[in-house]
Amino acid sequence: MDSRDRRRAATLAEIKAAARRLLVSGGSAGVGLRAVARELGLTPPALYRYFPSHEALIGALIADLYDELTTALMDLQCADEDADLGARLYLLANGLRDWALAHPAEFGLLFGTAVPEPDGDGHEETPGHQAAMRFGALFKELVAQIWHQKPFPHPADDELGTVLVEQLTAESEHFHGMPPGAIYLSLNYWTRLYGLICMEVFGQLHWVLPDAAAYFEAQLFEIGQALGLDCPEPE
Amino acid sequence: MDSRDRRRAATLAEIKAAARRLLVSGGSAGVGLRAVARELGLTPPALYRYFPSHEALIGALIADLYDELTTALMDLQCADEDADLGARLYLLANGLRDWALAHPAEFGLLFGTAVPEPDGDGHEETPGHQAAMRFGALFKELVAQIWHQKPFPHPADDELGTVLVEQLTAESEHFHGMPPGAIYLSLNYWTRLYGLICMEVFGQLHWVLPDAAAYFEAQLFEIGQALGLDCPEPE
DNA sequence: GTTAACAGTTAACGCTGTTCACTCAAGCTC
DNA sequence: GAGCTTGAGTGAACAGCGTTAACTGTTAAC
Repeated sequence: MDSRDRRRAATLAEIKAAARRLLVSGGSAGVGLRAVARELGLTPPALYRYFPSHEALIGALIADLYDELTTALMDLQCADEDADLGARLYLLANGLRDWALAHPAEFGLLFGTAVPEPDGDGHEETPGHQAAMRFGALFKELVAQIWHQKPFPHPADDELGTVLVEQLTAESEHFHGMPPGAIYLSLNYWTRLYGLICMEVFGQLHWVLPDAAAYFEAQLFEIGQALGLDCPEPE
Repeated sequence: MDSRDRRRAATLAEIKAAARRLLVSGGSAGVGLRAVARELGLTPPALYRYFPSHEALIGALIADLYDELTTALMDLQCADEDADLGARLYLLANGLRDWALAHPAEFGLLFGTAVPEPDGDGHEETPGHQAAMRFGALFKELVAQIWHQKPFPHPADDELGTVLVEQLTAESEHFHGMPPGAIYLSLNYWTRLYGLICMEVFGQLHWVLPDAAAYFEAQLFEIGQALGLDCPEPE
């Protein structure tokens, strides 16, 4: 009952490796159930011993990719153990962009398609969703650390409007008790970073900026300032 | 040769209407060639009299949707003929968000998928691409008008770095001769607006903000300020 | 009135995800 | 060790997909 399980785990890893290979070479459309089976010299129905459907296979691949990205970013920001928190956020943001540019197909699979609405009742608890949460926590944790080490100036409640303050306050526990204005700036950081990288990777930017590296750098400086950080000046 | 052409144009419109219907009801995956044919009571090969491939049909649908969005936004900002330019930009931004939220499937088809790289030599001249250009021109024109009416303070060249200034200057003609710093702020406006709407529509935001309307309003105020506008204060 | 062009159909090909019935080898129990 | 069970893998099949080829009517033009 042991060597049996090991063999199963091995082929399961092989399946996901083949799927990954097909994703890189042919985009998300290229990773079909039959194509994966062909890659392994198996017949298509054999894969149903490991995944209940094609969608489940893709879901497992997504979860794996999220985890890979998360650990890659953790390694990156923990490499300079004595780096200050601002530098770590800078590493995180740049690391995310580098990963996205180096693995556009994988990034597209993770962030390019629409996330299904949270079905209200039972929290959509797919492995991919959980992995995405772990990924998102990276940023929340780091921003909260930055805040608690040196609180940055943030908009007052009456500048944000009562509705927004109420919504942000509801998220306060997820941000380690930060005030609404500080959560607003953190959300701003994430929103702009995410938007920038998506636009660059998905090519929505290179009809005006063929190489968006300098623009990204300038924007990173700008959004870091809002969090009280002085990131490296652009060139 | 006249009633013939009219009949052809009519069925062509019917095809695109059916495709649109399927897009709304079943997402971009639902608008298949056979499904469109079924919707019209035709056999699948009949559609090849009107489009050389399924991809071409989707392309035509995309172009139509771009044009619909463009004219809708033009109508919106021209309804108040005497509104000042800042208010028109505000209408444009809010109109885009409203359209995206009201037509998520259409928005996903237009902006959700990756844009193919510009192939360098011959400018990718699909109808969809041209329509996207007309859409993008809406913003460029309006921002340029705002700039020429009342130039807003913008970062100096040495604040942006030589590389970025060079790239922005190359785009100067498309922005009616605006200086690099002003183009930078315009790009910033578009980038943030686009990122915000994409995140909201694609559900990447509603795990932290179930209703992003207030956040959007606050951000719109912020990015408008950078262009020297005083948009309506949040609530 | 003949001819040519065109809309549309039927049949088929190769592809996809998926299911069912089956085989064969490995592991456990008596 | 014999018998049984479990599970990995196969082959055949189904429905649906985009696409092509050959064919049938209808309709406009000379």
